[in-house]
Parts: sequence; C-alpha cells; structure tokens
Amino acid sequence: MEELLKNLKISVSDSLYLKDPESSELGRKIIGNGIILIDKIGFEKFTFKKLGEKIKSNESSVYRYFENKHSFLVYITNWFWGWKEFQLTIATYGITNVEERLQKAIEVLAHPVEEDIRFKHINEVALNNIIINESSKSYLTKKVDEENKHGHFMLYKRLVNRVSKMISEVDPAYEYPFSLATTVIDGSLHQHFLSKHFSNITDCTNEITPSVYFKHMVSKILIPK
Amino acid sequence: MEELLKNLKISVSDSLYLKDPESSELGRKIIGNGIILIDKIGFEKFTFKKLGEKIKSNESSVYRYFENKHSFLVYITNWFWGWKEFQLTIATYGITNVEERLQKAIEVLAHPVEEDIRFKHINEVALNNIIINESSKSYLTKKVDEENKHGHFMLYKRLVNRVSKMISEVDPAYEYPFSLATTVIDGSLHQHFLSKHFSNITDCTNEITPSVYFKHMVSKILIPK
DNA sequence: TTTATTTAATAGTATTACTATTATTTTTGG
DNA sequence: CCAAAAATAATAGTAATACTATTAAATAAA
Repeated sequence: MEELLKNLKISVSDSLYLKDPESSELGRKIIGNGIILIDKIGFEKFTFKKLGEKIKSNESSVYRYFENKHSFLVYITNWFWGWKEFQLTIATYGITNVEERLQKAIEVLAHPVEEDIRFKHINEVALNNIIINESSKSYLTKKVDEENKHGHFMLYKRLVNRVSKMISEVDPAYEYPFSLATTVIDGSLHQHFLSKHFSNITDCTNEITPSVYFKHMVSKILIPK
Repeated sequence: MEELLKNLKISVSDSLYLKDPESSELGRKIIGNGIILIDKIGFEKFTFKKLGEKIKSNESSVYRYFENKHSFLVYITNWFWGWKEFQLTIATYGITNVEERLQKAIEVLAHPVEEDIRFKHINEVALNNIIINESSKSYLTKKVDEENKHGHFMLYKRLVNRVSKMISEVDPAYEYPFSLATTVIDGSLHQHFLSKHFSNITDCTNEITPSVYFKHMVSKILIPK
C-alpha cells in the first residue's frame, strides 16, 4: 500500500498553469519553495523575483510556469484540496456506518495538518498555513465568476460536494447540507486562524481543535435516520 | 427617537487614522466615496490616487487622513462592526426571553443589510459588500498580532463577546460560545458570498438567507435551561 | 488681520508586476 | 553522437503602485 502510494500525483486543472510544474525539476522547486516563501513573508510581499532568487533561478523562468502570483496561489490551493479529498477518501474508506464516517471526515478536514511523506517536494504544514492565512484571497477578487467558469475552484467544490453527500446520508431530511459542509470546511480554517491570533474570541485551542468543536456541532444538528 | 438618533456617530479607535475623517467635510467625502470605490473596483485595484480623483481632491490630501489603504479598510470595517453592534442593541432591547433575543441577534447579524438613513454619508449596502468581499483581508496579514495589540479589531471582538454572552445565557452549559459566535458572524458573511458566486455549494438563497440557516443551527445546538 | 491650519498641486522614488529579447544550457530524436 | 528544439537564464525596459517631500493656495481661528 505505502509503496503503491509513492507515485501519486494530485492532478490540478491545466488551465491553472502555463507549463505543468510537476513536469520538471524546476517546476517542483517553484512549487516547493514558493509555498515556503509565501508562508514566510505572506502573499502580499511574495513576488516571482524573490522566488527566482530563492531557487537560484530567474524571475522570467517562474513566469513560464505561472501567469502571475495569483494563479500560483490558486494552483497550490487546488493542490491542497485535492490532497485533502484524497486523505478523506483513504480515511473513510471501508467505514460503513454513515455517522462514524462523517465524524471521521470532519476529523480529517478540521484537524491540524501533519507532514505527508508521500509528496516530497511539498511542505504540507507550510501549505496548510497558507490555506488558513491566504487562500481566501484566491476567490475574494473581482474575477471570481470568470475564474470559476474556467474551473479554477473545482477541487474545492468537489470536496464540498462529497462532504455534503455524507451529511445527507446521515440525515436525508436535513435542509442545509451544502451550507453545513462549507461551514465545517471553511469554518475550521477560520477557527484555526482565531486560535492563533485571536484566542480570546474562540474556544479552540491545541487540545480542543476545531475538529472537536465541529464534530460536536454536526452531531447536534443532524438527526440520524 | 428617530430625531435623537440623527446625531449619532460610530466611534472608531483614533489609532486608525491620522486625522479623524468624521471631523471635516473632506473626511466624510473620503469615507463615503472610498466605500463606493472599493465596492466598485475591489480593494486590490483601489488606490488613494483614484479616490482623490473621484472626490476631485488630491492623493496627498487622502494621505493626511489615513496612513495607507490598509488602514482605511480597517477603519471602515470597524465602523461596520460598531454599526452592527448598535443595531443589535436596538433590535434586542427589551426582549427578556433569552432564546428569542438570541434569535433576533442572529437575524440582525446574518440578514442582508439595508440602507440606514441615519448615516447620510455612508452607503451601508456598498459597505456590506466590502465586508463580505474584502474585510478578511484586513486581518489576514503578517501584521495581525501587532495591529491587534493596538486595538484595531476591537469593535469586531466586542461584538463577538456580546453574541457569545447571549449564547451562554440560553445554554450556560454549552462549551463553545465564542466559536459559535464567530461561526455565526463570519460564517454568514461567507454564506452570503457563496450564494452570490458559488450558488451550487450553498443552500442559502435570497429566500433562505444565512439568517435562516444559522437560526436553525443555533436552535439545534443549544439546549435551553 | 495675521497666523495657523488645511488642502491642492507638483515632483520624485523604490518597488511591483509584468513583457520582450537574446544568449546559453539542456534535452531529445534521428 | 550530433543537430535541432525546447527550456532556462540574463538583461533591459515599462506602466502602475504606494508612497514621501515640498511648496503654493485657500480657509478658519485667534
């Protein structure tokens, strides 16, 4: 099993890059170091010039892979959600009890991220920080609708669909499975942020993770058939 | 009552501006038109130069009121939360039944915003759009902690506190009143955004507003004493 | 009415977010 | 293994951004 998983690739829509970064060493360096750099200095201060310097390559080389830094952010965000869905699939595989499965899913979604040895060039912890701190900037723009049309948020939407389906399996009569799914997914990012920077307006801590809070929430809202 | 309320001023921490924009005609023009402009072109494209042109004044004049556009965003965000708290206070005043009061509070928080004639120079609908689309950019920065120390998010935090207190009044045993309060407040902004741009991953519509969804959620989670 | 304050106009700077061109290196296909 | 193609690196250039600084003109306050 572990061996089998070593050749995995999260496939991200090709409209998000000019040249597939997974197709070359330089491309993987761009992704790997770009994630570290954004985590370190923040998306606003991040530039392709700085990234070029960091990987001892050139600004223009980075531009050959991504149109601009916004596309880069959308790309790594998609990668993250693809990776999450993949984890969710593995973690819930074989669980036949629908309630138990949903609880497991929430745990995977809302628990703090740990390093994944299966993807060597990507630091998942740094990426998770980016998802918490920067990812909303990928859709909070005037071009959302256009980008959405081009499928730039597909992996996120697919994940929401999957979770909402799990919700409906537990309680087919519940009227807001989509909203609840997005509340859990995006809300847990937000609670992570709050526990780090605004600890006095959240109950989430290192012990009581957002996962605990949301599992409790969902168990109260849904009435198992 | 209406007459009394006409001289209201939402007071925003003075560390957020260089010169109080409420203290002059130009200042109010900056606020009023700045809100319209950000709503129109988005925060990234918004500059003080463009705002200067719009109000037929000068870029440098705007800089005498605000250090930079980020401060401007934090200022109007604070104004919004101050205004919301004010509305909440009025709407829940005199309701003695704690459950009813919390439901009313959620309604005020999560319902789409309407124009408020009491503040002539501010277009609350445009401002609400900004809160939905841009406000998270005010805290998703590398300087959050520093800014937070200076009290730049106080009005938001005060509102969360107030709502969490209402939650605890309904169910003193509930363990996550803060997280639930932030989930309702920020989650409803998010659901508004989704219903506008990602309608197929939310159940919220013009009829089923986030307010309906969150009122249901809270009623399920809390067990009235 | 003079002084202080506010506002407007102009100019200037470093950085950003790119594009374009050319040179050099690497890859690959016959 | 060599030539052609593709990828990468280096350099230069541009318009816009996010400011700062200075000075002039208008307005308000003492």
